[in-house]
Amino acid sequence: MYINSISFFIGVTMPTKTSSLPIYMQTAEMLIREVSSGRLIDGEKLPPERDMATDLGIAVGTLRKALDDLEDKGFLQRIQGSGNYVRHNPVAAGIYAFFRLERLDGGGLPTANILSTKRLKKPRDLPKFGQSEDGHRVRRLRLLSDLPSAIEEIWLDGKWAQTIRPADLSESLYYFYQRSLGLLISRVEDRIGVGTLPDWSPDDIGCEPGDTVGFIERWGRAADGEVVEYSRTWFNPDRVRYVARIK
Amino acid sequence: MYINSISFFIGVTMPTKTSSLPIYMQTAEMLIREVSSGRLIDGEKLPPERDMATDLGIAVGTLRKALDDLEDKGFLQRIQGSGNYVRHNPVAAGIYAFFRLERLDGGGLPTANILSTKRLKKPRDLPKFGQSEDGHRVRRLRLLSDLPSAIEEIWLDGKWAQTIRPADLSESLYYFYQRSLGLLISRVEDRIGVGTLPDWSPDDIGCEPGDTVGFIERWGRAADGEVVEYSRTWFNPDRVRYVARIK
DNA sequence: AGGAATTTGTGCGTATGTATC
DNA sequence: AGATACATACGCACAAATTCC
Repeated sequence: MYINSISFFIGVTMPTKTSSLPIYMQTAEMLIREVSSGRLIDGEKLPPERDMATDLGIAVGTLRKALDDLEDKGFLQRIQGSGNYVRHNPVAAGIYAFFRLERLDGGGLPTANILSTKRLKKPRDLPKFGQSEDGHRVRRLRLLSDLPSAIEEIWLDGKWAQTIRPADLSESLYYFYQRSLGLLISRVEDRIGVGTLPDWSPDDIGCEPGDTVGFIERWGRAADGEVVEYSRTWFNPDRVRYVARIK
Repeated sequence: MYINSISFFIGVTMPTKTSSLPIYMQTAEMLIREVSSGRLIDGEKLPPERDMATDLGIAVGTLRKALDDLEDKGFLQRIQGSGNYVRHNPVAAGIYAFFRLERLDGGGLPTANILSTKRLKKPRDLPKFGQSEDGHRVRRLRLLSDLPSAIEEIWLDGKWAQTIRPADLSESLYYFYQRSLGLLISRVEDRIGVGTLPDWSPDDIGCEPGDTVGFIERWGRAADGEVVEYSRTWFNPDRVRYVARIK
C-alpha cells in the first residue's frame, strides 16, 4: 500500500515554472529531500506516475525525467507494471552528495567532521580550475556509521564565497553550496588510484601518514560545465571502497 | 560544416519497430558502431536533430533519448544552440565496453591479450551470481597504448555458452557476448579498492605478485537485471587509474 | 489458471524557451 | 538582430510487465 496520493505532497515545495531551474530538476531535488529527510521511507511505493504528475501540476513526461534521474542516483527502483519504490540506503543518500564510499561489509551511514577551513592562495601543485587566485580549502574526516574511514581535502574556487566557516558546513557540503552560495554541482569526474596518506591525517582512520591507501581525485562542475571544485580523498582500503554504477 | 544529412545514413541499418530492442536503443547502438568504426570521426558535427530524426524515420524525442545515452557514455558532446559533436577518444570507446582505466598522463588506447580461457566449477570464494554451477574464467592482460597496465579475471556464468575459445574473443569481450551469445551487458557496478597482485600475473605490467595495486570488483548485469558476469581487475597504480563520471 | 485492471515503458508530434552562430 | 539548433514541457496512444480478482 502506498500513501494516499492526495495527501502525499502536502507541505512540499511544488515545482514552479518561474524558477531558474527546469521543472524536472526541481522535482528531482524535491523528491530527494523527501527521501533524505526520511519522509519517504525505504521500500515505500510511490503513487502512480499519472497521479503524482497531476498532484504536482506537471506533465507525466516531465515527472518521468525526474524519476529516471532518481533511479540513476540510486534512490528509486522503477519496475515496469509494478511501481516506483523508494530505496533509502545511505549509499544512495551519499551519492546525492556524490559520495561514493561504502564499507567493505556494504553500506554505512556517511557523515563528516570538519577538521579545518581556510582561504588560501591556490598552491602550485593544484590542477588549474576556476577563475580566482584563491581557493577555500576544507579538510574533513569522513565516517561511515561512525567509523572514521577517509580524509578529504576540498578546494572550492575563491569566487564563490568570501569566507567559509566550519559552522556553515554542518550538513552536506554540496547542500551548503546550493543553499548558501546558489551553486549546484551537477556533474563530477573521479579518478581513483593508490596514494600515500598525508601527514595531517588524524590517527583514528586506521592507518598512519605515509601508508598506502586508496586515493580519489575529483573535479566538480556546475551546471554550465565550469569546474568550480577540486578535491582529494584518501581512504583506508581495509575499511571502505569506492563504488561506481555505470549504465 | 557537417556531412550532408541526405547521404549521412546511407548503408546504415535503420532502426525498426519490429526489432526486440526499443528504437532508441537500436539508434544508440547504431551510432556507437558508426563512431567506433571510424565512419564518424572525432570533432565531427552531426546533422541537426530534426534532420537526423526525419532521415531515420523516428521522432525527435526518440532520437534525443539515444543522443543523451551517447553523451552519458562519452561518445558525444551536446551543446545547446550549437550542435552534437562526436568525441571519439579511446577512453570513450573503452567506456562503451565499460572499460574505465586510463593512463596517468590521460587517455590511452585500450587493448587486451587473452592469457587463458577455461570452464570451471565456480570456486568457493566467488560471490554468488548466475544460475549455473560452472563459470567461464577468462584471464586477460590489459594494455593502454601498448603498455601493459592491468590484469583481469572475468567469470561469465556457465549457462551462456558451452565453451569459449581465445580466438572468439579477438575483439571486445562485451561485443562477443552480444554478437555470439546474444547477451547485452547493460549495467555494471564497480567497487574499487586496494589489493595485492595475484601470482598468475605476467611480469610486464610493472609490478610483482604480492605488490600492492589497485583492485576493481565488477558485477555485470543483463538488460533484465540478472547478474551474468563477475570480474576482478588488478591495475598498476603507477601506470593507470580508474575514471568515473557521475551525473 | 486466466483474464481484467493497473502501472510503467516507448514513441510520436508539437509548442516554446534558451544558447549559439 | 535574425536564424539556427538544442533543451524543456506537454499530451496522447499504445506496448509490456505486473498485480489483482
